[in-house]
Amino acid sequence: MNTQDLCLGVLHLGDASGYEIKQTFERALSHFQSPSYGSIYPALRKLQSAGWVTQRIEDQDKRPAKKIYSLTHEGRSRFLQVLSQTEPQEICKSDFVLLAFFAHLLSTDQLAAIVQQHLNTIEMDLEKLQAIQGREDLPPGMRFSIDYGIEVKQARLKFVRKHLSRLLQEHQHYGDPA
Amino acid sequence: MNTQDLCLGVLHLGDASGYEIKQTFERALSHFQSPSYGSIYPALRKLQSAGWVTQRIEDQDKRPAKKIYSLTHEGRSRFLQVLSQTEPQEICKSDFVLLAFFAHLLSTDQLAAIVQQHLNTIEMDLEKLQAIQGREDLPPGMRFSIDYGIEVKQARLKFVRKHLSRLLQEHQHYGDPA
DNA sequence: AGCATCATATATCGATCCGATATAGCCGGC
DNA sequence: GCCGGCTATATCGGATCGATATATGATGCT
Repeated sequence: MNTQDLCLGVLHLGDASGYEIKQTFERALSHFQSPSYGSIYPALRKLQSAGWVTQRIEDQDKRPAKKIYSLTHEGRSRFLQVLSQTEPQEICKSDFVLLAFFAHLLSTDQLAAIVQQHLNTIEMDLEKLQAIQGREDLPPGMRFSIDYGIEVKQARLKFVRKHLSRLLQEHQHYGDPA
Repeated sequence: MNTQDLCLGVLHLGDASGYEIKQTFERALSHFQSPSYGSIYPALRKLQSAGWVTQRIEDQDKRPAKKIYSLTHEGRSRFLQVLSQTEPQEICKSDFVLLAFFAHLLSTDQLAAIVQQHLNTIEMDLEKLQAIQGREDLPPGMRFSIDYGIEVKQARLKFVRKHLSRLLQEHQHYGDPA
């Protein structure tokens, strides 16, 4: 799904500024979607000229003014329509797996450092997800999507931890990097 | 990692044409990287003008001629250098999780169809990975990267299957879509 | 006190990448 | 006999990322 429609989705949860939309992605949705400012701000402008959102400006004390966007009726039905036509596709880009794939070109120390860094990253992501897992009032689908993210990340952790020592051992004996 | 350097990586495994590079990604590496022709062909041209690859043309009977690329010494060391500076980052974009997140806006039938389609997709990806898992002669890192992909996909399958009926049940009782 | 860094909030811009499209001949199936 | 799929090239528009810019306040470190 493109950034425009993703923004419609977040606005479906409540009015928000571009900055707050980004925050929502970072905090709760980053394990499956995370568009940048460079696509969010132009998207909001296009949504406005398409009539799917309206803008109001909210001045703040000692802060830059917010431009808060709200869904229109058309925007709401547009999102429902897009959602019902969206295919459940998943795309992963992992430089970690890439590094593992070419590990024979690295030293064992480098490989060990990479794996360790990866473990740390997953652990941090996991904590972020577990922090929002506690909420009681979520629809079953939202709960499922968070639990899904946690489960998959835990599977990664478990697999890496289980095979780490064997990987490093075999790597050492396979031959030093050219 | 960008497409240029990814191509260097594949060429590190052996000479190949642009088409064959794409095939390699589709067959063995699609679970973590899968650049398109639209970035591969321009990348190969840039690699050539940078002196990191050389091109030779191989005519074929009743087929378009191949442009086969080979790594130069500079290309080889360039890849080693890039590899040792690459961070083990992972980025996922999942429209499946997105659909789950907004499932309260869909009917239970729609949700059931989406989950089923997702299961089918994972099963097919899994078969593709398991087909190359059998090879005996792979370096430990390559084996690890394939096993990692399989394990994570199996974790997805397991989780979805386990929670499917409960999700649909709760979804039904949560309220019909607006 | 002074300085750096982070958070809030906007926005743009170049580089990159995807997805669709075009071309073209062969092969296999219905 | 034709339609779709495979081999093989390539381009182009649009979408997206990542870095950068601007401005101010709060926080924290030395």
